[in-house]
Order: sequence, then structure tokens, then C-alpha cells
Amino acid sequence: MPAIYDDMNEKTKAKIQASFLQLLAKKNFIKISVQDISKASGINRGTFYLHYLNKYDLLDQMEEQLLDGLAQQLKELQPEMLLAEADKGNVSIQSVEVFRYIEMNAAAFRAFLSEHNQNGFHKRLKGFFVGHFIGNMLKNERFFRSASVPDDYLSTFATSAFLGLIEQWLDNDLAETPEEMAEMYIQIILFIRKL
Amino acid sequence: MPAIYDDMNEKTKAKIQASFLQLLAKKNFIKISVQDISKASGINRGTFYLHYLNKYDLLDQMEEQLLDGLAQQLKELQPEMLLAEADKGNVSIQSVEVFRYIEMNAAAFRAFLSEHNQNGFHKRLKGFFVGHFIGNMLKNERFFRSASVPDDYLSTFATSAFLGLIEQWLDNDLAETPEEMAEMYIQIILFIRKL
DNA sequence: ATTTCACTCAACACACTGTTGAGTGGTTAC
DNA sequence: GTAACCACTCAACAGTGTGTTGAGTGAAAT
Repeated sequence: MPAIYDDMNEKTKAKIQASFLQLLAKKNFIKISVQDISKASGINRGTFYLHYLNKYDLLDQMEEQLLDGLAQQLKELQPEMLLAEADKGNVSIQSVEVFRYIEMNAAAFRAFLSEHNQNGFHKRLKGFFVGHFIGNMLKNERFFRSASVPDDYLSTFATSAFLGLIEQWLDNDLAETPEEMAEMYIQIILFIRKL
Repeated sequence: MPAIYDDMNEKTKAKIQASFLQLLAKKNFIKISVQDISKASGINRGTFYLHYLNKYDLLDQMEEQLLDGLAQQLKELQPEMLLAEADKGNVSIQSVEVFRYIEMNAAAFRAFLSEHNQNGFHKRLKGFFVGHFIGNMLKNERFFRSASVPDDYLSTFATSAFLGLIEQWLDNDLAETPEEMAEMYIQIILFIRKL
């Protein structure tokens, strides 16, 4: 398994993925055919099937990559630290990093979350966020301990707000800085704590 | 244009729509073919095309119907009244009616919002809600007048929260009453006012 | 020199599409 | 009562994209 062959594989996949993202920016996912992708990327259609089962598999793998990267950021984000900093009026560096990651991968997030693309990325991101961040907060009674609102709604609320912020940010063409985004989100978290 | 022909049309459409909803509950929208729909509804495939351009058009029309119904409820929901009641500790009847409508049409909402059928309904519902409810609140400075958070984020936040509540409610198989849902949402609105 | 590997290319059966034209049976109008 | 009307059925059509295959190319590794 010489490295050069892995490189070829990776480069071919990268070409396919890059072209696919470009197509997604212009065109509805449903209307994009494997033919389109292979044409745009200069890769033979048969080769596409050596790497992916079909276009849904391609999308799935790309979403997975994006979420893996996000997981790296989120695992650095300890609820304790975030709230400790927030109580001092600061925005924790790690929470800014999360938004910085989204900023860096804005093209992919936008493509996968966009109105005309019918993949379940929205829900997937939601579930992911609950599993990697909100879940931790709910486990610890110090953070969320509402009498009036059930846990699953607190969770949903915190997550929907996060996603809403991201979507609005993308719609605004990233007009705000990651720092500003992180601060807004922390305000929301602090509120939910008081629900 | 005798009424009986309209009836036939409507009944055929109703059969198609009902079967389509049943299929959506089991199967990904993408994997549902017009053949599947015509088979399930006992309607000839050719007849399907007399009523709809294609399966996307069918989905679109059904979403439109659902949103039209929701619009009826939302136009009764005056922000002034909602907040006046909330200040007195009450949940306005009209806001309960909104959730009651969702409860009545839970099958459709669930199908259109479900994980595997990400048909853009999520964003559509969001835009709709902003246009029919949140927009009114933002216009009136009495309700939302944040110094620290831009209007579009307030709007996004209020809308995401609403959608999050609905999705969680559907996931919970409507375990809460419309009254409880309305109360939770009002709590959220009251919070956003203070942001 | 031979094998290995990623990729190309052309061909294949298959599934679903949207459309058409002829035909059925019930309803309405004259 | 008969002619026109209408929603629907049915069978057939070309078109498009699918996923798979088998033979072949060229560069790298052994």
C-alpha cells in the first residue's frame, strides 16, 4: 500500500468533492447527477463508483467529515469552563474556535444546510450537537436545572438556537466575527439556565 | 363545471395525498416514485399527471395547504394580545389554537419535517413564521428592542425556538398538551424581549 | 519484467420518467 | 334518448440516469 496510491485516491476524491460543492452552490442536490459530477470534476463516471456507492454516499461522507472536524472543536469546549468564563463576562477561547471552524468551512455548511438541498443535514447536525455538547450540560445539574421546562425541551431549545444562529450567520455572509457569534450564543445559554 | 366533477377531482387528489403521506411515514421522499404513489392509492399513474406535474409538485401543494391552514391560525394571533395576556400570567387562547392546529395535522408536519425527508420544509416553515408572526413583533418596538443583539438574530432565535419546540413535540408523540406548548413558547418570547 | 494499482472507456440491462392516443363509464344538456 | 362532456384507465413511447461489467492504459513498485 504505497503512499502514492493513497495520494491518488485522495486527490481524486478531493476533485470529486470540490466539484460537487461547486455544483451544490448552483444546483439542487436532487438535480445533480453522477454524470454532472464526473463531468465537472474531469473524473470518469465509472471511477466515481470506485469511490462512492452513489451521490447520496458522497454527500454522506462529506457530511461525516465536516462533523468530525466539528467534533474536534466541540470536545475542547468544556461546559464548566465556558460558564466560568461567562460569569466573569468573558467569551471562552474554545467557543470562539467552534465558530471559527464553521467560518472556515462555510461553503460546506451553506451547501448542506441550504434551502434547496434536501439532505437531512439539519437534523443530523442537531443530533450531533446534542450528543457532543448539550448532552454534557444536561448531565450536570449545575447548568440546567429547570423546574418548569422538561429537559428535552431545554436541549432542543439550546440546539435550535445554535443552529438558528449559524443559519442566520451564513445568510448574512458571515458579517459577524466568530467572537460576536460566540458571545451571542453564550447569552442564550445563560438564559436557558434561568428558564 | 358541475360540482360532482370537482368532487371527483378532490377525492382523487385526497386519495393520492393520503397514500403519499402514508408512504412518507415509511419511506424517504427521494425513494418514493410516482409509480409507488399510484399503486398505493389505486390511481392510474397517468391520472397522477393530470393532477400534479410530478412528485415534487405534489409535495409542494401539500406543504402549501398546510401552511395556508397555519396562516389562518397565525393571523388571529395578535402580538399585543399575546403579551398582554402573558403579563397577566395567562396563555392566550389564540396561541393555543396554533398548537392545536399542529396537533391536528401532526402526520403531515411529521412527514414534512422528518429526518429523512428534508424537503426544505423546515426552511419554508421558518420563513413563513417570520413573515406571519415574528415580523409583526419586530415591527413594534414595544416588544423587541434589544441593544445587544441585532434584529435578524432576534427573529432567527424566536423562530428556531418555535420550530425546535414543534419538532421536539412531534418526537415526543405529542405528549404535551397544546396549552403546555403554548406556555413554553410564551416563556421563550418573554425572554427574547429581555435580551 | 512483471505485477499492482487508479483510472478510462464503451456497453449493458434496468428503473423511472413524462407524454400520448385510444377507450370506458358515469353525468349533464338538449 | 342521444350527444357532448369529463375523470379516469390502459398500453405504449422515447428519454434520461443508474449501477455494473470487462477490456485496456500508463505509471509505480517489486
